[in-house]
Amino acid sequence: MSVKYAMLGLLHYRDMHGYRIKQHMEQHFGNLWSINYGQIYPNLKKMEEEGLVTKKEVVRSGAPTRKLYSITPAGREAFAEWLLSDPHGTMLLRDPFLLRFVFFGFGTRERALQLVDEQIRLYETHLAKRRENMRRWHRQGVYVRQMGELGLLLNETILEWLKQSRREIARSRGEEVLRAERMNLPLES
Amino acid sequence: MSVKYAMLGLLHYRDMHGYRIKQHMEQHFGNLWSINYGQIYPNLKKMEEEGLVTKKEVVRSGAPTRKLYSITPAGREAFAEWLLSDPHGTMLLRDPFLLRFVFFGFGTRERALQLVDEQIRLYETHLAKRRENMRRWHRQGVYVRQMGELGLLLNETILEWLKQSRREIARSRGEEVLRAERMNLPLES
DNA sequence: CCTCTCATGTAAGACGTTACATGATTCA
DNA sequence: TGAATCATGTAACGTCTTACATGAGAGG
Repeated sequence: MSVKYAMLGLLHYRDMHGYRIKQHMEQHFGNLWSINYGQIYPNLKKMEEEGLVTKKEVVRSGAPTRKLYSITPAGREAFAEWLLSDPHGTMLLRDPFLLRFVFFGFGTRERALQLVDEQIRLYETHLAKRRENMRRWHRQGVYVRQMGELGLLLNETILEWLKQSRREIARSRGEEVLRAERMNLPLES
Repeated sequence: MSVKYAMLGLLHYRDMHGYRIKQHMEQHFGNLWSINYGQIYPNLKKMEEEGLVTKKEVVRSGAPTRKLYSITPAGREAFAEWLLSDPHGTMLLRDPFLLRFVFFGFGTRERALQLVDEQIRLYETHLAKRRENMRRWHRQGVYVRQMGELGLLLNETILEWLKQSRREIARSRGEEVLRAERMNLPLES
């Protein structure tokens, strides 16, 4: 359960409430991580029960009440142990566009171009945001900055790849259509 | 449930059994996807019940019996619908090393270097394999080849980033240790 | 002899997403 | 007036991983 340790890590910097934790994970770690409340709130509750964090309610007038969590010595210990442990398992990538992409030969070229164009626009937007964020990351220490750098590099790589793919697809004269007769062909063992 | 559609996609090329499906996904799609039997076998069973595939047992002497699955017209239809549908949601990346990396400031520099070196070795191995596979992918049509190209590009990008990070970490004179006093510091809102 | 590859599967549990419910404030 | 942001949470559902069970052949 890595979400738990990521939260304990963030609480080393400062006390936080659930909503803020989400923001930090999504904005500070190269814009590479996502998380949702369905994980955050139940996990905070559980960690409180386990004595890894403590809760303090902060009532504010004219604003929603916050539940500020602080890390305990037991929490620091659990985090330290995790941090030193061997990260096993490799990088996992999942992307609904990419999974379709590999099968685009079974659809039309027009649709393929359409979807690739959408992705290009998407990654251009992301890139602009990441470049803006880079300034912020620069002030956050070596590791946070490096993570930001990675997010940027990956974004640039994917964008270039998308553009290259687009050119190739446009060039190819594929009459590929979703018809049974054209299938059951290559793919080596 | 994207696994289901990925399997239907593969069955367009040829009839396959569960074990082979796993191999194909992991080897043909840029070495970017992973899947395990806990997903494959139950899904094949379910898809058979839904009439998307049919099963044929192939008994072989001196070798385990295979259960060959073929896609049905209903399966092709379901796949076609999915392929044309909008891929919603963005790329998701998860990596146990990367998640620790961002918190390396709370550990020792030595351990950080050690783990980075391990990753460098890992990605160098992957890179060699991907370069070998590239020849095979070249014969598999535009999209499979492009996916292989992406896997390669991402691998190269990460490897370069790891090496750059290593240099920076080695250069930095961090006396960061897991002690409470050194924490609760930066990280902007 | 031992490990790897081939081959199929199940069960339990961990993990993650989606949809819902609630309600105030700020900004256009 | 309507949308966005702030803020907390739950329940149901899906998905994925891990561990287990079984067994044969190939190659070192």
